[in-house]
Amino acid sequence: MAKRQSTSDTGAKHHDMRRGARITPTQKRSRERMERILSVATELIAATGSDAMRMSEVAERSGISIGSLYQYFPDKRAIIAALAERYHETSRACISEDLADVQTLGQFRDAFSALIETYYQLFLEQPAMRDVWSGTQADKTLLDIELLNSRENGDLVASTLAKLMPAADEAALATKAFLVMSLGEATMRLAISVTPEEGRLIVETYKRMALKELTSK
Amino acid sequence: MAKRQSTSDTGAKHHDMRRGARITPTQKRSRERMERILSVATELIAATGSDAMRMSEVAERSGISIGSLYQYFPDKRAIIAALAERYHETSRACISEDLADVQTLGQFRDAFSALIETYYQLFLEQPAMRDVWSGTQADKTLLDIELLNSRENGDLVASTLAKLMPAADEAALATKAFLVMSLGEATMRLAISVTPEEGRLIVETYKRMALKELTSK
DNA sequence: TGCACAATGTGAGCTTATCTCACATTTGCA
DNA sequence: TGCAAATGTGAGATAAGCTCACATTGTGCA
Repeated sequence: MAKRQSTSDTGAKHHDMRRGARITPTQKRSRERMERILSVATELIAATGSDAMRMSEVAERSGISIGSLYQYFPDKRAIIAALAERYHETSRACISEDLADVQTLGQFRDAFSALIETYYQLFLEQPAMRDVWSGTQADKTLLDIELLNSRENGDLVASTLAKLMPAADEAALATKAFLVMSLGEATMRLAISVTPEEGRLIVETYKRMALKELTSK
Repeated sequence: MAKRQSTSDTGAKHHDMRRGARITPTQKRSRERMERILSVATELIAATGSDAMRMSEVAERSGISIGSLYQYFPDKRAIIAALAERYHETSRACISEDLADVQTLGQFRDAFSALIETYYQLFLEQPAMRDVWSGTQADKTLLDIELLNSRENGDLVASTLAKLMPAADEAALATKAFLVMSLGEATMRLAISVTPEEGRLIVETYKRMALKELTSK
């Protein structure tokens, strides 16, 4: 994960080479290969962690050469980043969907609860989420992206709540929601690291705590 | 960080060689060298992250050879682990001290608030804490230690609270405290990653939220 | 003091990972 | 069909963690 740091700052531009020629069938095959790479990477990361994922094994299991792999992703971090991005899109979609039709505070409580539940299931079903995340923690750039994601998630919640609580201070609400959503992720990681029974309790405790804070004053 | 995983499972036994001969002066020098190594490692990790910390540079800056370095620590993870352990001891001491003379719920609130404040200052002053922590996240063993630490911290809080709230369910209290202390660390990491102003707000929000949950029912 | 032996220190070099690049192959189009 | 352009290939360059055979230093005893 550490090698070639000195030269990889120029790597971003290569990333644009990942799509094929301007012709459709090529583009399609290119997309399929990328999917395959990400899917293989997910498997390997889930099995052994992102550190132990070997680029050579990703290439081999994807049925391509190392050289090809590096045309799809400029470096190892880019694969981690792509997976993190994908997980973030999933989580954002969950949040948007669950909050879509909220009209009252009571509905918000139910929606938030459902949202956390969905998220918890997602973590339980996709153990790689945790390992991808831990892969992002060692890298300043990826860390910033994670931070931005939490902020986006917080904003979704805050903007929904702002309509329901016109009297509330919007800035304070934004901070609250940012913190609550950040801690939501931390809670999920904690919950899947302990026994299912304790995990359940932790998630319930978090829900209560978060809702109390979000809907107070 | 990833290399030699296949052979490093036998590394633990070497760790016992870190103390010098059975003679005092030798032991002392050995201890001093170890301190120097950890101090140098802290510097390097604070500057560039644990991934970018090079064992060769740790050795060089500590004024010893690579071979010697590997007699004090069996592998790179062991240095991270030692630093993590040290930070944990510090945090546990803070918690114990601040909770020592608590007799009423009101005092608990003040003590908890002070404790979080101390902890926040610690994070602000020691940026390496964050990077050491991120270094632990990629390794299952170190992760388990982190989990245990949070549990210990939670137990300290829970046992203090149990005396003040005899009616409370102790098991539920333990879970609450475990979660709250885990999220406390997550909050600190978040707080030091944003502007000081927002960090301040986040810490205050966390304190309110945590106290509300801990002292409820 | 001088000697045997244990403890500790050393760094060249082994292993294995990421990533590159010169070349081969395939594809898209006239 | 032929020829660019795009894509694929894998041997090898580079570099990091770690080892091990040997050198140096320190300790206890005659």
